Amino acid sequence: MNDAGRLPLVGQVRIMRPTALATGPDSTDWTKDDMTVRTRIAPSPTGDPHVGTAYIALFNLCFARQHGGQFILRIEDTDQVRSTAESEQMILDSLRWLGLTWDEGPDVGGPHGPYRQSERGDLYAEYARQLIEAGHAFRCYRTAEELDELREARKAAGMHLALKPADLALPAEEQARREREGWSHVVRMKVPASGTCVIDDMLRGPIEVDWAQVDAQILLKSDGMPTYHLANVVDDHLMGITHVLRGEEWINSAPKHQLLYEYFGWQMPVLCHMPLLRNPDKSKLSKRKNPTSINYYRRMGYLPQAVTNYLGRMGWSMPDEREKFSLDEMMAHFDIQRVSLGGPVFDLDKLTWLNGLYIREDLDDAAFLRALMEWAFNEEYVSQILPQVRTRVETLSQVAPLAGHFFAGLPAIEERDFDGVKLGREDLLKLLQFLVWRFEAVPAWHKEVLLAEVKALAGHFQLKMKEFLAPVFIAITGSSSSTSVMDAMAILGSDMTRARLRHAIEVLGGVSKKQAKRFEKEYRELQ
RNA sequence: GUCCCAUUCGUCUAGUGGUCCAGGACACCGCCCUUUCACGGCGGGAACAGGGGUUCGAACCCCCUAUGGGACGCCA
Repeated sequence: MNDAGRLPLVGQVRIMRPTALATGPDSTDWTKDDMTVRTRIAPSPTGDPHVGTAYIALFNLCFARQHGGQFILRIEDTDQVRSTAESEQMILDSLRWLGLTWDEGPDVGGPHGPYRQSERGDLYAEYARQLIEAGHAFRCYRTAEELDELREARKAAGMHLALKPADLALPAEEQARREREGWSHVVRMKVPASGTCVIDDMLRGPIEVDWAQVDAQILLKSDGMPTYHLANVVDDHLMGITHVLRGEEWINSAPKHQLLYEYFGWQMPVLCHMPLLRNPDKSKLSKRKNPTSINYYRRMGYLPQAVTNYLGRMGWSMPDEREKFSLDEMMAHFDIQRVSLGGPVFDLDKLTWLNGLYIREDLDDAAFLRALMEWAFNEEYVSQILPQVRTRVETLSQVAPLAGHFFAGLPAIEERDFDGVKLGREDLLKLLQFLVWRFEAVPAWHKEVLLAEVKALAGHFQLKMKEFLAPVFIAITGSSSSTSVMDAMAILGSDMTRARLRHAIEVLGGVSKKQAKRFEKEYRELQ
C-alpha cells in the first residue's frame, strides 16, 4: 500500500460536530437522526481482562444501542513486546461472558476489518508517510539519553515535560549524518508551540489545553509499529467510529488526536471521557490494590448479570433510581447525560449484595443449579482438581473438605492459624508481601513460572522451600495440610492467589506504613 | 514541577435556581420475624469541601482556595 489515493475511506458516515461551543453540553446535539452511531472498545491484550475495559465497553455498547447503532471491538496490539494471543482470547471470553457482545470484531469479522491492529499491515506507516510529506510530521533521530537530558532540562526550568518539535530538532548536518548512517528513528507529529486548543467533551463541555503542554507525539515507533495515538485515529476513522467513549486518562492527549484529524482532513468523532474506576483510597483502580481481573470475579462466583449491573451503577443511574437492572433495561433507558463525573470507588460489598439479589430473585432451582455447574462444578474444572486429590483421599467424602479451597473465595483464617509457622511477624508479612509483588509482575500464570518465582524468593529469605511455603499454604488453602499449594495457585489464577495472600496479610494485622517503606526498599534491591 | 479533570452521608448515588432543615441503596447499629444463622420487614445515626459573589431565593450559576484524581513513555 503506497498510494495514498487507494486507501479505504469511509464516506457514508455523517457526523454532526457540536456547533455551539459556548453553550455547553446540555444544549448541544451530539447525534443526528440520519447518522449511524458507531462506538468501539479497543482493548490492549497485555494482561488479564480488566474490569475497567468491561466498564468502558458497557457504556459504549449502551450508547450505540440506544441510538440504534453498532458497537465494534478492536484489538490494539501494537505493543509487540507485551501483547499476547492468550490475553486477547481472555478478553474476548470475558466480555462475552458479561454479555457485552460486539457487532464487528476480530472473531466475528465485519466490513471494516481486520480488527486487530497488528494485522493492519503498513497502513499506519503509509499514513505517517503522508503526514511527513505534508509537513505535519518528521523523523526524529534523538537517542534515549538525549531525550532524558532534554526532559531533565525542562524539569529543572520548572516547565511541563512535553518535548516540542523545536526541542527535538537536530542541527541540519547532524540530522543528515544520522539519516545517512541509518540510525534508528521514530516519526513524530508536529504540534503548535503555543496557543490554546479546545476540545469538546460530550459531558464536560469545552476543555482548553495549552499547546505548550502537548508534546511532539511519537506516531511510529522505531520498530515501525504505530503508537496508540496514530493507530487509534486512523482506525477510528476507517472504521467509521462516530463517538469515542473512553477513560478520563485520555483527556490530555485529546488535542493530539484532534490535530491528527485536522491534518488528515477527517471528521472528528464526538469525544466523551468517562470517570475512572477507583480503589477504596480513590486512586485509579489497579491490580496492586484490588482484584481487577474479570476472571477473578468469575472465579469468585459472581454472576455476569450482577457484574454488568454493578458496572452500570458506577457513575450512572437509572432514571427511576432502581439499583437492579438488566443489560437490556440499561440499554433501553440509557442516557449518557446521566453519567456523573466523580470517580466511583469500586465497592465489593455492594457488588456482593447485588449478586445475592440476583441469586435469590432471578435464579430458580434449575437456573441456580446450572449456574453452579457452569461456575466450577463442571468437567473441565473438576478434572484439574482430581489429580490433586486422588492420592490423598481414601473415601470420596474426604474430597470436599480437602479440595474445598478450589471452590471457595477467601479462606476463613485467623491470626492463630499461623502459630505453627516458625517465622517472626515481620518476616512473615514480608514474605507474603514480596510474593504478592512478585506475582503482580509475572508475565504468564503457569506453574513453572510460579515455581521459579517462589524458589527465587525462598533463596532470598534463606529458607527451604518447605519453610517458605508453610505460611503460603495457610494463606492459599486455609489449612496447614491440604493439596499442593503450587498447583493450587496455578489453578486458582493470579487474582485469586494474590487476593488470598493479601487477605492473609490483613488477618495478620496488615503491613504498617513504616513496614511498607522498609519492604519496598528491600524489594527494589532484590530486583 | 506544569497542565487537565473532579468534589452531595464511610461507599454508590438522586438532585440541572424555590416542591431539599437534601431522597434512595450498600455498609453499620437497634427492633421484629424465626428452633440457630441467614433471608425478609421496620427503625436509627450519617453528606451538599471552605470562602466570596450573582439572585427575592443556591446543593444546583460564577470566582477563589482546599482536597482528591489524572496526564506529562518508542504503554495503551
